[in-house]
Amino acid sequence: MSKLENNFFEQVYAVVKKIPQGRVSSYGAIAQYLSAKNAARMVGWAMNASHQLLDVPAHRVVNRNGMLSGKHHFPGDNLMEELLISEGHQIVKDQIVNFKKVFWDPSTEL
DNA sequence: ACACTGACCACTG
DNA sequence: CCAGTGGCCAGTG
Repeated sequence: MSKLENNFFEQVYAVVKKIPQGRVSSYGAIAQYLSAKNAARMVGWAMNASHQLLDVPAHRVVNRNGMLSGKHHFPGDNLMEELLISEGHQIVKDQIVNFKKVFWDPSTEL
């Protein structure tokens, strides 16, 4: 991976870093904000790669249902859930409670 | 150089 | 309403 700033990955990281604490966003929302609607998968892939970078709060990014689809990719059993809970969220069945209320859409809020 | 995959989403039938 | 399918980009075998 290069250091190109126009890189899709870099764009994703930039947005994810801007997610306010206590809020969460979705892969699709980020992809849409980056004018790459159908590239939500890539956002997930970017997360996978960024997962090594401590700067990127990947736990604040979930799928469009507010489900912790990526929890299996975090170290430990339910680190992702723990992190979210520690930020004030409620998790039930790997899903964020009141997801719509804590949802943060870069297209709208940024 | 080719084919397949992936932490997804939206559109059909 | 549920199930199936295509589509996007980049990385890996």
